[in-house]
Amino acid sequence: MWTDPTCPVARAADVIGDRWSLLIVRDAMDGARSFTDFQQRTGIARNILTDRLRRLTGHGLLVQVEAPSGKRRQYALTEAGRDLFAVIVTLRQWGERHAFEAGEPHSVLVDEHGTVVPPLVPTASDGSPLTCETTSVRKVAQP
Amino acid sequence: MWTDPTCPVARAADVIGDRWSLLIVRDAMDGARSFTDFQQRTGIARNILTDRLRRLTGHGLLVQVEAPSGKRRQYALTEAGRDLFAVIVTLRQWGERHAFEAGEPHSVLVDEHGTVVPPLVPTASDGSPLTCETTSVRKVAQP
DNA sequence: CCGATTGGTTGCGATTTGCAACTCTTCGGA
DNA sequence: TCCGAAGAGTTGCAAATCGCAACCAATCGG
Repeated sequence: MWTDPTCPVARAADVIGDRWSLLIVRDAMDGARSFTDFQQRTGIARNILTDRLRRLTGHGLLVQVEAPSGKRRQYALTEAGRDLFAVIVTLRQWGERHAFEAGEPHSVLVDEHGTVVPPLVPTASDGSPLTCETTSVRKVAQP
Repeated sequence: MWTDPTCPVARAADVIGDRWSLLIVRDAMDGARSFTDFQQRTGIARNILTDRLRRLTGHGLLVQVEAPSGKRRQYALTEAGRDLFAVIVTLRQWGERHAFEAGEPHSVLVDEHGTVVPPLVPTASDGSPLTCETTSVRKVAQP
């Protein structure tokens, strides 16, 4: 399927590398639970939303749960889905820096005290910052 | 264009939220420079690659540079493109954790000493780990 | 000067997406 | 209990996108 089937980036892109999946996960993290929640927040076409919710469920990022009482079943993030938090955060921070004109308003991510979340930067074990120049991909042995 | 035009995640997804753009950036970080470099590493169709390279260039993630001597012009990451490093890293780490079967081999990211890059986790200003439950999106005022 | 390589472009068929209309179930109230 | 309104999809197209293969114009190497 992939040119390099051992690359985790390619695998991840296969799961969430389309126009909508990442935004669905974003909205789930932001509290969306029902079909119409997702539809209204993203503006996605309904048949595509059906497909994406099934796909994300199939990949183990979402589960359908019976609501506690009287309510309809809803979608919830799994552990794997919640683990995408770091991806959403870095993507958001990149967007804040590079996808808006100067002075153009945008939303920001804050912690429970209302403090803005600081930029997430890759570091080595000793805490020194890493860039794409100071890192490399170590390939596994191919039998 | 977007349901919420102030969301940086949506803006970022507009730029790199398709099947190929992120993989092109990944390969650029891994040393790809020429059209055929990208084509061979990703396996993308050539007309789509043309389109994606132009789009990424238009969004300011890539530039075409004159090669130092005698060689043809090549593509290079801009500052904004290199700044996607954190996104690629978190996506890679998520893929390592959730997109492979147990025992299935995959490549890993190492620093210049060959040490594996530790997981990148969102933290508050005081260094405490953050999750999607302990953060929220602060919207800007809409006129 | 010739053939191979690079960096595309063009045409066309196959997928995928979006929109609108329709269905089926469930919920809330009179 | 019955009615109307949502909620959660499904179905049927029309339009946009993608992938493949063929073609083309510059280099480049010998």
